[in-house]
Amino acid sequence: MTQSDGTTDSRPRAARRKARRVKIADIASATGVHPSTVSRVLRADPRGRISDSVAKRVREAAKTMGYRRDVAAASLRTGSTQSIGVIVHDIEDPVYPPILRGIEKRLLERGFMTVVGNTGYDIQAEAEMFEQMATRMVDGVILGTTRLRDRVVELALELGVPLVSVLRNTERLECSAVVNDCAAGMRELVDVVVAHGHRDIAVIAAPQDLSTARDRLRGLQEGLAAHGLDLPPDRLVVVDRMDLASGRAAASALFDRQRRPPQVIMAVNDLVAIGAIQACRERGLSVPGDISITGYNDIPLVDMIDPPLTTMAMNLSEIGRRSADRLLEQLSFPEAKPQLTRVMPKLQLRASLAKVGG
Amino acid sequence: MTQSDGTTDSRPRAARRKARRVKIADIASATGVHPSTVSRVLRADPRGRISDSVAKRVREAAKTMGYRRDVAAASLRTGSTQSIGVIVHDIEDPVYPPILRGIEKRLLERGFMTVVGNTGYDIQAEAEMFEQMATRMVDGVILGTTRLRDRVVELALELGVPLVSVLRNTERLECSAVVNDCAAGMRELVDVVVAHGHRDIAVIAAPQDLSTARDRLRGLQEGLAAHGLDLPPDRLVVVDRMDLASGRAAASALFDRQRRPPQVIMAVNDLVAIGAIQACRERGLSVPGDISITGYNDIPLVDMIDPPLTTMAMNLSEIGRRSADRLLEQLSFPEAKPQLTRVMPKLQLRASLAKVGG
DNA sequence: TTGTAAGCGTTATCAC
DNA sequence: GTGATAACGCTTACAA
Repeated sequence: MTQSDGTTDSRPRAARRKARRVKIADIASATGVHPSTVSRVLRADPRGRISDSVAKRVREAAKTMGYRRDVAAASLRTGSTQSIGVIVHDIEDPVYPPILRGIEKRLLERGFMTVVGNTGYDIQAEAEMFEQMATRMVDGVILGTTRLRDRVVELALELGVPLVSVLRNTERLECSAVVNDCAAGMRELVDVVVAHGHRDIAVIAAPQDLSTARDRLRGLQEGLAAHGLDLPPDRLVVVDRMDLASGRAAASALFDRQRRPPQVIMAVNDLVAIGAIQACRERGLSVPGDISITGYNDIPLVDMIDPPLTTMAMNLSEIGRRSADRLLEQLSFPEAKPQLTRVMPKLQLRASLAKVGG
Repeated sequence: MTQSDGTTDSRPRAARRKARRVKIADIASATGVHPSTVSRVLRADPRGRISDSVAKRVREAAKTMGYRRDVAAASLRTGSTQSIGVIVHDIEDPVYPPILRGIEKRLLERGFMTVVGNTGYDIQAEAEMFEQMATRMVDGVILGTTRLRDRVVELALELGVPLVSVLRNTERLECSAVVNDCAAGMRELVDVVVAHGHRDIAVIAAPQDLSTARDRLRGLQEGLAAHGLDLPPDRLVVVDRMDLASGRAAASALFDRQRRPPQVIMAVNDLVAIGAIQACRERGLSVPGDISITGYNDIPLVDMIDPPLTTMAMNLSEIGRRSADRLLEQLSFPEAKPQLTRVMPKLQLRASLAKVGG
């Protein structure tokens, strides 16, 4: 293909659009030094010491000519893209945005970009997304969809791609993980519930293939045991999805059992708890007059609903930040052992939990 | 640097880690065809017709050998990264996640990845982030931080980087934009408020350098005018930030004026409206008994607060989807004229708006 | 302190 | 229908 300036360019249209970008060679000829010297100046390479005068001349030329490094070319040569991928189930799930923000902020400080991928809860999409990202597109991956046994984690180990799990961890901790301390959080919540005089406690739990769901149920049972209480089978419902509709259905199911309603329903998370509140309304049960409800997460506005929800607040941005730190460490020291980091949640005591007979 | 296999590799550690990845040349030697043929098969290039037998052989080898295209190398050659950037103020702002999801879903269907950047409301960070992304890292940008006069939009035009504005637009529509029809939404909301018998209407507006804020105020005034009403200066407060605290402060300011409270406060968005509800509580005013409140956005859980908030629901995922479509169009037809797409919001009538004297 | 040169892996074009 | 080749822009070991 011959251009108006007589050069040939075999690349497609899209490429030519930006083809007139200034590159290292342009700066080199403008300043009369070799391209390699320009490269050394521009990346502040400590190995090749450069005279101050040349460095200054090159930097000025780069600035006035509007030089921007071509990351594709640099990546091809260095094998690093200076970006990392984050895989989440659904960016609309309110737990993720604060985590992403923590990750992104930290990575940006270190000169990394963040690439986000949604899987839409599609287990197949997770592996595909990971493969996409691992294809020299990112230097490492933070996984927010981790299951107790996880295909993506296996893939990462096979391919040697640095990976950190955030929010959840695998059964055998094949990779580093940064999580909320769900078990401790639930034990604390049980302590508070019991301190409010409740003894007949019902639980809405979630599928046990996620570490969060498992740890919360475990913490709950440990908490109950510590007070000499147990969780009878007819006081436990397991939902498939942790959303409002599931919470409502689960609470309804509890009420349908041949027994009077429990004193309190402890839900696996806030959305499920809110669903349970709705179910109570439908049955003419007052919250917290007739029945108390607790959640987990402290998502936005749960302090504004009626009644304000008692819940555990995870420090999500901190969790995000630390997962980014872990990944950066792993880029520097690929052989380091996997580590589990637990971040403590914080109790938010609100009106949805009342004293018995209060 | 000499490896155990006698080859030399001048690249840094990080690069070597993945160095044993299978590449096109490996498949070529395994199948006994030329690399260019492998490339043609693997990209299903319609120009080079390939015999079925070779195609099949190559595809099988690629699969069993676990070939993954190196996107950095492909990008360098083609000038396209098959990814696009999205710039937002703050991923934690609840308007963005549904938009991002709409964008990401659509782009993934077309084989593009999505790169997200937060600016944290830092106007300088917007330009930096854009430059980062424009550096051959993405094929185009969707801008969610657009001001009526916007530096990033100017930059994109200068550099010839495809760009679409989402949620807001520039004064002179220098680039295509996909927005909510804020003016129409507000006119509809005014109609409903007036139909509920309200005449003394107060407004909490936002700075007029964003098209959303401006269009909402404009629509509001048009709506009032259509009913022969006007907006006296002492019934208007402008907040700096559209958050809860600002809404509370603004409503308090309204109440502090030497006049009895208005019948209704129409807020620029839901968070501001919720802040106004809090301010009413603090003054002992019942919502909606003494005063009605309306919002805009229909963010998650505003139907669960006390009282449930009357608001306009934007179709955010649709807005995201369409902005992605616009950008893809622009990649194909860079010379197309900028277009403005307006998406209609939908009224959510809830208890925070009551009939006068009801 | 700076120049030389050899690629990184892929793909568009041309030749056969 | 397939092979050969050069180039995309940058980086870095080595030579000078």
